[in-house]
Amino acid sequence: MTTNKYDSIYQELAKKIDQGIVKAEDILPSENELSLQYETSRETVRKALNLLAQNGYIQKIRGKGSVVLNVEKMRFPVSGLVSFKELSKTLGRRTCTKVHEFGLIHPDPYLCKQLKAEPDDEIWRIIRSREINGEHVILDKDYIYRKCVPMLTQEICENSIYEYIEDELGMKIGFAQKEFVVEACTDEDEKYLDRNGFDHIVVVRNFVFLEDATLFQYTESRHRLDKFRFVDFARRGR
Amino acid sequence: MTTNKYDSIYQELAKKIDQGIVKAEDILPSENELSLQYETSRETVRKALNLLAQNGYIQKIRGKGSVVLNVEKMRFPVSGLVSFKELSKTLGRRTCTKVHEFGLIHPDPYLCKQLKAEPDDEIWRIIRSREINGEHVILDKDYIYRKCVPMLTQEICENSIYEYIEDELGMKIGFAQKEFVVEACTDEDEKYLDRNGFDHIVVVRNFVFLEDATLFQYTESRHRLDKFRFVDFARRGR
DNA sequence: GAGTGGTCTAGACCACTGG
DNA sequence: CAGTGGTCTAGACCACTCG
Repeated sequence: MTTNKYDSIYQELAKKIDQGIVKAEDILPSENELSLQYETSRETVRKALNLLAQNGYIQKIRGKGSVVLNVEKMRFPVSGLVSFKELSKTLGRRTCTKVHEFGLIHPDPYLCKQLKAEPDDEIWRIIRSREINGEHVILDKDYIYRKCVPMLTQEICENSIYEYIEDELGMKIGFAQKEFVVEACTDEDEKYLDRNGFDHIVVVRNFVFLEDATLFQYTESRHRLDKFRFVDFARRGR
Repeated sequence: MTTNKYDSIYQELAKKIDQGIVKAEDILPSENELSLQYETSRETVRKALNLLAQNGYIQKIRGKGSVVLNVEKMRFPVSGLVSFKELSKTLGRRTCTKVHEFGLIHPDPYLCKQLKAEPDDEIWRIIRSREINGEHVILDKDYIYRKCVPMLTQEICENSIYEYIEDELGMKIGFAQKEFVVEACTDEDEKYLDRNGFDHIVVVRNFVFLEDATLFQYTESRHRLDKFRFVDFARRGR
């Protein structure tokens, strides 16, 4: 699959846990045993196990072993860098994306600050609403550096921008910083969303960086109160 | 400080970045150089650098080096397993905790489900409100297994339960799972909080596990909409 | 080409849990 | 006590960036 030995071990074990071949409370084979099974060194096995631990699959307990966690909910893939398309797959609901505005702009002062951009930079601006079970409950406002993504079409935006960037352009997302707050609804929310009487909205501000640490996108994702849910898995000192 | 070599290297470098001795965009000494400086192996240095990367201090770029991230905001220590006491330290505002209810109970059906407890288990129940700048804006409802924490006093709850558990009892928190949603205010919110007209509230449900993977606490933290903020730093594939 | 980080190895010693 | 995971070492080869 992948070219990494530790990553393929991780994938394989994760799959076994996902499929219930190994169950919660079970104890994985010891690191020594696994290094024999996979014909690799113990350190390589440990990298795979650490990945499993970081992703909430197991808890390593000294002197005992690696316990599989009972995690139907635990590994809800909403945390971290998940795109709407991946998300809707997990939700398994009828979802649909509508592109309302699409084009190139020069950033206003607010956007200059958010994107650390210059006033004459070219920025893609995309306004989309997300429909879940027939209701428009999420408004996404995306701003992307043109110097990072030279071309973009309305069709790509209707599908998945991330898929295009990662699969087509071969760029790699490095990390992201999200901020969650609740704010009063704006006229824009009013215009594009089914407000359903709510006068506040959950705002997720997302700064996305590439592997070489350049900021390439700022997104404001506005969720209707009753449709917002976020799950986070955290380890001490991660 | 700590007994770990890689952890003390991590602490030292993190401190240098926090204090601005190394600035954003700077490149750290290479892994080979650091292993000479600290008289250790390269793998040990790499563990320290990976910790820095996971915590948003640096981005490692192959062929170039470890770039220090510009992260006044990036490392906002709200993500993950942070207690209110640690939080208020960072916020630097006038904060105060008031204990409204405190005692031992047997769990009702809802709590049995959340804590995976039996009806005759003994559970500590603590209801506290958090005051920030003179307003009660957070309501914390804590439920803790007595079999994990045999003794607890009102004084401890006024200070910090985590501090007591970790420092006094020497127990170690392993991991936690949080869920964020927005719900309608309850009578309890009404009773203990300064609602300020808001009829909805941000609810953070938190399941805390010890190092040996036992669930020992369930907390419901209810934040007034306008005072809620959450920051998350995420890396691809964590 | 020299230097960087990414992967991998085959050892070693330690601290901890269990019977 | 034997077995577990946690730390650490001193090498090796690779893919990548930059001048």
